[in-house]
Amino acid sequence: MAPKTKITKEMIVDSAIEITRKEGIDAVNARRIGAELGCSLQPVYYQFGTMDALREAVIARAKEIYNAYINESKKAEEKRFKVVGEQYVLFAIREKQLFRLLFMRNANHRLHEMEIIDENTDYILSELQERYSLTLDQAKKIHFETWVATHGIASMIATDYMTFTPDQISELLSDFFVGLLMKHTWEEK
Amino acid sequence: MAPKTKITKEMIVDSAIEITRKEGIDAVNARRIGAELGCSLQPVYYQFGTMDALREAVIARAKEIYNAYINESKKAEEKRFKVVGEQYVLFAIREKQLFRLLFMRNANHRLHEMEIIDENTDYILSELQERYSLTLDQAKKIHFETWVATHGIASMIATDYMTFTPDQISELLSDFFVGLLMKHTWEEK
DNA sequence: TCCTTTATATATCATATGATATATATCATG
DNA sequence: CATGATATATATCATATGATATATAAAGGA
Repeated sequence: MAPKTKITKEMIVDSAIEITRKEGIDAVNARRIGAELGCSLQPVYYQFGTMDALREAVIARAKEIYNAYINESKKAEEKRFKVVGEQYVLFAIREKQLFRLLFMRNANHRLHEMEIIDENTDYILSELQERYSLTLDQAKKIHFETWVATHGIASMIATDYMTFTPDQISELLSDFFVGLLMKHTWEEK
Repeated sequence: MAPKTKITKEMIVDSAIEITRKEGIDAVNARRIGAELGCSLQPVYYQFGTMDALREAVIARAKEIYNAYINESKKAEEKRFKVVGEQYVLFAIREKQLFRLLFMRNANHRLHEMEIIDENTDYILSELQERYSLTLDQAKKIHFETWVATHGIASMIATDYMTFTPDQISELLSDFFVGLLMKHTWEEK
């Protein structure tokens, strides 16, 4: 029989995620992981075959971490939409490099991560419709546009392009949402 | 005397900008530029000393290209604010990689590029104040928040995270602005 | 025409990193 | 406890790229 595995895939991904958190995914390489785990570069190639495979695993792990943020919103019985936005921005604040990895690189793995938001979308859209007496189209438009603006905040934060206090963020999200709500409910009257 | 220069700094930066446009600034290296210009790597090191110096020059050139977009807005006698937003997004559409270079990397050279917007800011703020009867604080807030949302559109486009038709962009910008205008003029009444 | 200067080419070095080949040590099972 | 399987270490290769040293050739002035 074979010696038992000392360095698991999980340990390698853990290490790669830590490196990514500190310096971005481009700083991840087999020798560096070896250095962090106190082993050679072999376990990485043994477990993943190629660095690209490891990077995919890092992206998958980053998505899990992201999903944990978004799933927090499901605990909210009301104003879930607001909570999703707050969690999206919180992820950008706390996990700048992971945010950049998932949402500021080329689009490949893009629409998939939004699955979670999409799971939530039905709930959110009906909550918006009910709470503010909106048509589905109105709710969809407000939802989408608020999300674009929220992405603006989050991506500014993730690149240190701008910093915001929690109060500023809260105010921004609120201003975007309320503004768009007013804009899109105005024309009927 | 010396032979006359065949490969100027300008030619090198031109070439580096073209490479950046196609593949991003990380794809720029001395040998590659040599290949594009039909020379060796020497002229690059001779003219710039280090690759970092060349990259700085590329960033400076990218800023010039960006400024040309923003300066277009100065031709507008009215609704200059809208035109700035449109030009910002247009820059992201036409110059994805340059947009990412200037606005989606770590913050170092950030606030500087905004100089041009800042030059414009006084004009824009007073136009907003006059046209919509706003206080300076209202105008500033609407200006800032619209800009954050506009950055959201632009950065989504620059990463192919999402695509928009010109009409959609125009509608988004308008919705953001009008919404924020309504939001921030509501409370007085 | 020769000489000096210098722009460019060629060759080379150093380092980083993906990847593989080979050696070695470990471990359960017969 | 000997054996086969394999997880890891070590060594090595290939390539990319920043950088430098040396050679070469062009250009104009003496």
